[in-house]
Amino acid sequence: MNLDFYKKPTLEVAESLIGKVLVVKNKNNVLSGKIVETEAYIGSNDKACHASWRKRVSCENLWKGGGIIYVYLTYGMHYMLNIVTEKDNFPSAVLIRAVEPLEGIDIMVQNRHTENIANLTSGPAKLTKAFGINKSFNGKSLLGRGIYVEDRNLPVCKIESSKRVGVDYAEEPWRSIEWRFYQSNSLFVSKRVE
DNA sequence: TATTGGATCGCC
DNA sequence: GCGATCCAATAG
Repeated sequence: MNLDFYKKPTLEVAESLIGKVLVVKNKNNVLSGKIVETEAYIGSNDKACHASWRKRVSCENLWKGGGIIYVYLTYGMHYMLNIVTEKDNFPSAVLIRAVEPLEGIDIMVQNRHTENIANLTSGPAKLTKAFGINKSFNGKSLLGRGIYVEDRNLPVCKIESSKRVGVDYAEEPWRSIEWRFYQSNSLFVSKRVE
């Protein structure tokens, strides 16, 4: 995907990322997966978006404009992968919540310490562990060779939406706004639907 | 310096 | 259902 793709409105990016392929390359391996679940976090008014929290050094990348990665640690042990969107100085991002493994499945099995394929990448923390994504990816460009998204024209049956997961602490309307998108027939969409 | 709150997962 | 586990923003 080129820079224009990421500079678009966040909801548009979140929905059009469904069916695209996330690719991570390191020294010897290529890991890839079809994106089947995303969530949009938009602006400093969105009470679930980190940009609305009091200033934190760790989320400064949200302001740097579309086309880069924002990675953070939550619950003391889980990395979350976000794709920053829109223009510079407008804090917004799309959280990648689930993918379907395509290439490098043997590596993912090692990283996740499980043989259960359906459990490899079916959640935001699971996929970062499977792909080996950690804090060193924070701020990286999606236009380079290490990590990027490409369109392989994979079929997407139907895209559904729902409220976002794990943001019950936020005020209305941010708590229940339907900014989560997922491919309805995918086995890899994380559970916890209403 | 101490407290606390998370965009979760996996095992009980 | 609940414990694991840690960073950094707050309060004191």
